Amino acid sequence: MARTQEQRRAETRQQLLEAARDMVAERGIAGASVDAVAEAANLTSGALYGQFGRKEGLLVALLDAWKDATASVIAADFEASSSRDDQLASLWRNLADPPADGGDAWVLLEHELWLYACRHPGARSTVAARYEDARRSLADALPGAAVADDPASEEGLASLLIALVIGLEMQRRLDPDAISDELAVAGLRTLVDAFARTRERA
Amino acid sequence: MARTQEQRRAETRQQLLEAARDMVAERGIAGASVDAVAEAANLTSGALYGQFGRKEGLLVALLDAWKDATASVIAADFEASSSRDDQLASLWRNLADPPADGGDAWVLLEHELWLYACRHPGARSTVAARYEDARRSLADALPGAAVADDPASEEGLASLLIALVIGLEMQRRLDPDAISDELAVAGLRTLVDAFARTRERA
DNA sequence: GTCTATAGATTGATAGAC
DNA sequence: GTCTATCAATCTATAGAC
Repeated sequence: MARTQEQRRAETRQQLLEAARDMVAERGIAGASVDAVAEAANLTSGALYGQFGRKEGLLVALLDAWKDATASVIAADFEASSSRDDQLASLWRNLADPPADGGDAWVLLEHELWLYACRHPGARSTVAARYEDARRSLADALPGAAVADDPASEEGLASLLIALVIGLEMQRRLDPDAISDELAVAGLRTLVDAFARTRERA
Repeated sequence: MARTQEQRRAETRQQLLEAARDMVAERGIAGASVDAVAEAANLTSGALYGQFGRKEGLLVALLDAWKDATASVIAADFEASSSRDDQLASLWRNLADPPADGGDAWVLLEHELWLYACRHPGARSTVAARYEDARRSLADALPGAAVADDPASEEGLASLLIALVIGLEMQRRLDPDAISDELAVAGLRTLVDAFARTRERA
C-alpha cells in the first residue's frame, strides 16, 4: 500500500507541473502565482510547497519536464520521416504547429525559460544543456552523420537549423502571414544542401 | 520660458524610459516595479504616473522608443559596410555584441517585448510592425535589391537572415562557445548566395 | 509636474491542524 | 502529504501638498 501513496504523490506532482506549464506559458513566470497554479491543479499552495519547497523548485522541475517532453518528441518525429524534405518539414512543423500534449504552451514556455536562464546563472547551465542536447541529437540524425570525421561542423549545421526554426517561429507568431511553410523548409534545405556540397569537396 | 518647461518634461520622460529599458531588460516587465524604475531615474512614482498614466503606458512608450532606436542603428551600420561580407558581419555583430547605447539591454528587451506582444493582443501589432520594418529595410539594403521584379522573395530572404541572427544569438547567450562568429557569417552567406543563384536562373 | 503618503490588493512563504 | 489560516513584504494606483 506504500505504492499507492507514491502514486498519489506522483499524480499530484504531475498535475501541478501541467498547471504550471500552461499558466507560465499564458501569464509568464512572474504572473503565474503559487496560489493560482495550485488552484488550477485543484490543489492548494500547501501541496505545492510540500512537493517543490519554493517557487523556484517548481520552475526547475518544470525545466526538466520541458527538456524531456520536447526533445524526445521532436527527435522521434524527425527520425520517423522518410525523405530528407519530410525530415526538415517535421522539424519546422514541430515548432510552428506543435502537435504534442500542451501544444502551444511549450513554445512560449521555451522563451520564458530562456529569459529566466539568462537572468539566473543557476538555471543557465540546465537550459544551455537542453539546447546542446538538441544540437547533438539533430546532428546525429542529419543526412551525412555516417561520416564522423568532423563532428564539429555537423553540430554547426545543427546550430544553424535550430536558429532558423526558432527565429522564423518568432516572426510567424507575431504575423502568421509573414512566414510561409515553403519559405521555412526552403531555408532549411538551403543550409543542408550547402553543407553537403562542402562535405563533398573535402 | 514655456520652452524650458517642455524641455524639462522631455528630459524627465527620457530618464524614465532609459531606466525602464535597463530595468525591464534586467528583471523583466513584471520585475520592474514602477517605484524601482522611478527611483533608478532619480525620480518618484508620481513623476512616472504624471508622464505615462499607468504602467502599461510606460511599456507602450518603451516599445516605440525601442522600435526607433534599434532599427535605425542597425540599418545605418549595415549600409555603411563596404563589402557584402562586411554587411553580413555587421548584421550579426549588432545583435551578438551590440555597440549601441544601452548595450545588452536592447537584446533582452527584445525578447521581453516579444513575449509581451504574444500575450497582449493590443501590443502585438506594434511589435509585428517593428519586425516587418526590419524585414523591409533589410530587403531594400540587400545586394540584389536593384532588380525589383519580385519584392516578395527579397523579403523572404530578409526573413531568413533575421531569423538566423536571432536564433543564433539566443544559443550564444546561453553558451558563448557554442556559436562562433565564423559560423554565423557563413550561415548568412549561404542563404544570400543561394538566393543570388536562384535569381540568376530566373 | 513632481513629491509624499497611503489605500487596497496580491505576492511568496510559514505554522499548525488533520 | 495536503489543507487552512495568516504574516510580512511588495505591488499598482490615487489623493492632496507644494
